[in-house]
Amino acid sequence: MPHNSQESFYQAVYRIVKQIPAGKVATYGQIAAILGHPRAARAVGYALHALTDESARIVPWQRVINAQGGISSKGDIFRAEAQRALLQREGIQFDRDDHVSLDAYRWEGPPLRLQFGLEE
DNA sequence: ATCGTGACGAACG
DNA sequence: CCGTTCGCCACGA
Repeated sequence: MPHNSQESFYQAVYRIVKQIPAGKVATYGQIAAILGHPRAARAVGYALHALTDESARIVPWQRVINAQGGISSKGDIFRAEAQRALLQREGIQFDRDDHVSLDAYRWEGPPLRLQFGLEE
């Protein structure tokens, strides 16, 4: 069933992020845009920040980075390094400034039929 | 109902 | 290529 009106924004974010394949990345703003809220990038970051260790196992949170191609986990160095390590394990290359090439790794987005929730 | 809070981002200088 | 400013928005206290 398509996402019902009960689905919270957070849940919608997780639903999309789960579709990002290994070896690809998406930006916070990109996820927000896919959900139809092009200006809710901050809320997307907040949603991923709210992930519990439990749900982090099924949501590939590490594949969401900022528009500059960098990792955004402010203040949490441990978390940031973990994210970088996970991405590198998936084949993502970082340049000397800890940035990845969005041109090379950006996920194109989910098929339209999924965006409209016609199937899942 | 209000209000503070960010794992954001575009626009400037 | 910085750092700053300002707008945005879902959430929870």
